Amino acid sequence: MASSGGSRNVPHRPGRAVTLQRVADHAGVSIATASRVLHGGGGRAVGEELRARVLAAAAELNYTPNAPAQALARARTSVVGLIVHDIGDPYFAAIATGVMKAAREHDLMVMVAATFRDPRLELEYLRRLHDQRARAVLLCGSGFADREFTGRLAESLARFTGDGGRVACIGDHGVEADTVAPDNRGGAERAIAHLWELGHRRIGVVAGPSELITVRQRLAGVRRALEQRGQVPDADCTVEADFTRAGGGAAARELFGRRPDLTAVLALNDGMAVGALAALRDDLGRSVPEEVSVIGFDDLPCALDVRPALTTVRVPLERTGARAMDLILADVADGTPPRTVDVEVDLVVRESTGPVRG
Amino acid sequence: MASSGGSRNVPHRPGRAVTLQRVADHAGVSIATASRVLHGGGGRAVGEELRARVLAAAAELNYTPNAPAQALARARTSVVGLIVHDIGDPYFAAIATGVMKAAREHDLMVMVAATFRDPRLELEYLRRLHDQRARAVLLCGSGFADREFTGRLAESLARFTGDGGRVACIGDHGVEADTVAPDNRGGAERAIAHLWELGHRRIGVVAGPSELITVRQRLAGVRRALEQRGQVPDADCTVEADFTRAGGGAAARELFGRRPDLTAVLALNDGMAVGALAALRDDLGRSVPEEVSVIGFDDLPCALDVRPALTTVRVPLERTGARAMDLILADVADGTPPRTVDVEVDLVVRESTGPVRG
DNA sequence: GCCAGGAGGGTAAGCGCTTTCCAGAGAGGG
DNA sequence: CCCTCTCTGGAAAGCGCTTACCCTCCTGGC
Repeated sequence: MASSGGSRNVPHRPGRAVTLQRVADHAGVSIATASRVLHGGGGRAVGEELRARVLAAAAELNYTPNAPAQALARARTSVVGLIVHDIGDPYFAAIATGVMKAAREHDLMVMVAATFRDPRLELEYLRRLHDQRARAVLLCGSGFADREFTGRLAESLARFTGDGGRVACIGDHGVEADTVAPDNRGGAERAIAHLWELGHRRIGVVAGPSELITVRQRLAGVRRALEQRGQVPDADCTVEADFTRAGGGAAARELFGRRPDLTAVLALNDGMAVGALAALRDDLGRSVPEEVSVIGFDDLPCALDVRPALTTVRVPLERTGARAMDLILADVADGTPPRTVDVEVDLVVRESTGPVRG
Repeated sequence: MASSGGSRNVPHRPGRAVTLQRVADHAGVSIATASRVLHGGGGRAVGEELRARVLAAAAELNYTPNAPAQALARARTSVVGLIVHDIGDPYFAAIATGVMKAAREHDLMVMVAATFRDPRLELEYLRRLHDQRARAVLLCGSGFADREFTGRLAESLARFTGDGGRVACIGDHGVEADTVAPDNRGGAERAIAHLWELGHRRIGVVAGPSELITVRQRLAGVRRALEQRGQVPDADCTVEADFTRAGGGAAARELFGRRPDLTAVLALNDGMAVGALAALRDDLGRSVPEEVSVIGFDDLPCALDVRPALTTVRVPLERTGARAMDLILADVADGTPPRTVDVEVDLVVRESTGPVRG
């Protein structure tokens, strides 16, 4: 099928590589001229005649520019790094989609690194992205509320920006950098308000690990909403587990073991909500929303398809990713303080919440 | 928070960059020696004394190797490209996860490109990955059954491999290259067999665009299974639509408009199956599995959480991605024919299929 | 005591490209 | 008619690193 020659593992014939030099020779011009026409060199015009010859030569020889060489010469690349916890998680996948669309519009390539929630890996990938001289890196997913880690992160980031790299965070990372931040607190408040209006007073919270800044913020929203309504937060009503479907199931079981009288549960992300839903149905035998209301956070695509369809706080993930790219691309006067873009969230009421039974 | 200096957009102070040369000077050794200790240079030993000095100097100066420069000098990079249709699609996200895990084990970085199902973009990203001198590229997602496109793809691939790049396909791309291929035909056959055993004889198929090779293969499995059972395939019973949730819904409505007597439907991927499920419930008013059985393909995570839980053909996506990386990493004698790794699929019976009503 | 051989270190030639600087040629201006 | 610009093109100096290749010691064997 492969029409042009070459078995599939030719070890790079040295003499044959098509370089700019060869294109220039073929076109009978200097390498400088070839560079200028093929890579829009430094605002310098090239005559029609030569331009055409270079283009023809490049096409004929199938010239492929050597990006690493360009990167070296120009001291800048066209790749941006995206560090996520887990690209298989729909939350990050959605953000990544937004990032990639934006990247495409600006002719950038995206290097994706998945840390699987290991802070050490986060640091390591940041370093490697620095090695690659990525033009920018997007720190995605939640930061960790760990003083030492955050300090080291800040240091690495400073070194990176000191070398000309740009940085943007998606969600608060406890670091001085441009940030696009979904309104986690407000969203949690809205969720609680919704449950409260439905008459719920005994509300449990299925939370992720509290070292995640995102979790802390959402928890803070819960607390504030409850306090505003005159309720003192009860530690019993919150249980932490992995920020995943499995974690949600485990947390829900634990929660109802402690407090069987709960009438509603807020899960701090949709993955956990789905896990809670399954646990409620399969292990706890409570019907949703008749006996227990469940509300999630993020509005992942599957929130629509679980039964009952999940009431949740929508975070416009794809847009969030795109915004982060905007931050990175906008050039900024030296010394400007970090910018913050707030991302509004919305309550989406579906079937998993209902009036308290009574 | 950032302890070391530098506002966040310093435009790269030329004189200050920490290069290997500076490390060497600082350590009082030659640049060659520095290179050898820091980058394991060509099997050459370096004395304890100097080695320690270099290491110390590098640490002290916070040396960051310049990957593009290394790439240029070594004529090889440590990045692999992954071309997918849509990273937001759980199917590709799962494969990507497998790829990233494998990449991590081999210290490779992954550049992800999303084509959003545009063949032209596929070609363009392949070219850009070639520019980047990616060590390898993984072609993921289905190929297109389009002669011209496939020809151009083959050409680009040949050029890439001719330049020393490696290629692996996930799923058949109609191209001579190492491939890891899920057993699409067999999976579809198994799905039909399952429905048949449950007594279904009027089976509809909700298919994706037939220019996708994956779709063709699954369709071929359906046809064969039906023929083996003495049924002549009825064109009315198959409808094509987008390979997505929305497509699944549309196709299901169309299908039951044509043939209200169907007792089962096979959707050619889980996204479509979920859409079909929703359409059946919300628009068509048929209960699953009592009135209609539904079966999907791929076993995406959400198959577990839709109600009724989706019976489906499991494709071990993450493993598939990892296998593809294996292919790329294994070195191969020159001129060996392309290798093919078959990936077994499994039928997972859940709640969305049941005996035909009688 | 001489020489082969190995080990450890340095020198320098690139890798493929960008970009500064210079040269020559026309074009206007005085 | 000379001089200054402006416009195109080329020569060449890097960008930061790797890696032959060379040189110097140091060991040993005979």
